[in-house]
Formats: sequence, C-alpha cells, structure tokens
Amino acid sequence: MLSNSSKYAIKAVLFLALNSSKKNKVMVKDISGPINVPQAYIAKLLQELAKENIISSTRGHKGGFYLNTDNLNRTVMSIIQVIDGDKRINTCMLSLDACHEERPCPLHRILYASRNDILKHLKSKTIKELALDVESGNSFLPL
Amino acid sequence: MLSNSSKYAIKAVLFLALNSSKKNKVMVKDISGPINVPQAYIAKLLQELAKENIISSTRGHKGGFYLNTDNLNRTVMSIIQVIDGDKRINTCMLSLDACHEERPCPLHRILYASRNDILKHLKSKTIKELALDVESGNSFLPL
DNA sequence: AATAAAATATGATAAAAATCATATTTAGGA
DNA sequence: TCCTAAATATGATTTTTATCATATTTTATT
Repeated sequence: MLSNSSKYAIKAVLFLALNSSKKNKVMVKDISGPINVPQAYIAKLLQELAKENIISSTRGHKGGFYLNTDNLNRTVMSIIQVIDGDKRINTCMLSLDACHEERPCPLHRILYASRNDILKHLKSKTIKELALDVESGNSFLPL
Repeated sequence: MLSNSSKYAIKAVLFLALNSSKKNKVMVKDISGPINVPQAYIAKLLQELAKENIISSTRGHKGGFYLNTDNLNRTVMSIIQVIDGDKRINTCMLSLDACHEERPCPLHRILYASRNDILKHLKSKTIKELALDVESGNSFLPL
C-alpha cells in the first residue's frame, strides 16, 4: 500500500513536528537515528519533501529542517503523494484498469468501503493532529 | 498491500473457478492471455499454489489446472498467504515492530478499524463466492 | 573575505521483486 | 513401449526499489 520510502517520510515529518521549530532546526544526522532510517536515505527523502514545500529547510551553517505552520497543516496523504505519486495508492486492489464503481471487479465491493475509509483518513489527518496525539499520550513512539 | 504476484495469483484462481473443472482442465497457456499475465510468470505461481493445495493439477498429456470442491472453498487470504507469506499483509502501516493495540503508533488508531475490515473480508470470502458474484452479474471481468 | 557546516543535486551500488528460459518428470494415447 | 504434451523444478535475467556516496551550493560565523 505504502512504499518503504513513504513510511520513512511520514516518520521523519512526524519527528520534525515533535522536535523542531523555525528557531530549532534539526539536521539530517540528528533525524536518522531516532526514526531508525539510514542517514543518506532519509536525506534524499527530506530533500524531495522540502522541494514540494511539505517541510521547510535552510542550508548552510546553522541550517536544518523544520516545519512551519503551513507544513504542520499538511495531511499525511500529501506526503504519500510526493513520495509515491498518485498511482500506487489509488489503484484497485487487483490493479485492474477497467475496475470502477459501475463495473467493479470481484474484489471491489467487498473492499471498497474500508479502503475508502483509509484513504479518507489519510487525506484528512494533518501532521499537527498526529503530533498532538503523541503529545497527549494517545499514541506512542518510538518511530 | 498485495504484491503483484498475489494479485496475479488471485486472478488466475478466479479464472479457474469460472472456467475449469476436474473434467475440464485448463493449461497455463490458456490462462495467461485472459488474465493478462505473462505465461512463464503465472506458470510459476500456479505451481506454488498447486503445491500448497490451493488449486489442483495433473501433469502430462491432457493435464492442466482446475479447482476441486476443497479448492473452491478456500479464502482469498489463503492465496495471499501462500504467495506473500504472513508478514507483508500483517505489518503495521508504518512497519513499526513496536506498534500494537496497547501502545499504538500515531497512525494505528485512525487506520486500524478499516484495515481490519479488509483483512476480515479477505479471510472470509471464498473463491466460490467471488465466482458466483461474477456469474450473477454483480461483479465484472476482464481480469 | 575565508572558512566551516549545512542542505542540495546527482549518480552509483545493492537488494528485492518481477519476468523469462529451459531441462526434467509425468501421464495419456498411438 | 514410445512419443508427445503437459506440469514441475530450477535458475538466469531484467527491472524496480532501496540504499549509499560524493561533489556542489548556500549560509552564518570569524
């Protein structure tokens, strides 16, 4: 459903939500450990996310990554879209091009509702909300 | 969520449910076209399924693949388990080992219910039922 | 201005998944 | 009993995904 890269990216953004601010930027080398993703790998992903304004960054001395208010209000799905693109997550369970609501494949009806729920949640849940859940003890790390 | 191989395998088994019987075996070369999967590839998958008794086969002259009553009562999940194993489909959305009901990761709660529904359906739906849906015009091919 | 420390851009390598190829075994029919 | 047609077993190749490496650009500090 999600690529490894997307999962890593979500973890990284969540880490930034919990541990960074404009005044307190975080460097790749301090992200990779806590989220358990190789440094060079997460660096590349963070760069893609920054280019698409999902996260913020400044380079050079005292630089690093952080989330601004805009970034905090992004949805989980926006991360997935940048890293995996649309295709992967939107395809039918059997990857059938001809499958659609009016002429559904054999698995469509039995899975559609729940699948749609998942997508709906990913599209509505913001990074800020996820971070709040952690801060209020409703969900847990480590990532 | 599902590997390409699992999707192919489900399509092949469904095709057999609709087009084969003990009296009317089907050869790989007559399966690959209709389900749109390369012949050598689907052959390998069918062999794995046969070895695990998800489908039936006889070799030699007049041989081929088919489904017996037992096979027809298998669930979709049983196919997935043979092809993908348990790990892939049962892992948490972020692939976090430490994520579980009592100490859920940030995505766990928002996705768990719908994800569980999907698994529940895959575990309960039989091949026969899927085939019946097609035959009664509730769902559609081509695969 | 020079230096150092950071992200960025680019591409190389490794591992896994998907795909293809072929020799072997088995069963039926002549 | 031989021949042919089928699955089976095995492994090679290709493609995709994941991972690693490094030269370049930018920014703050001295």
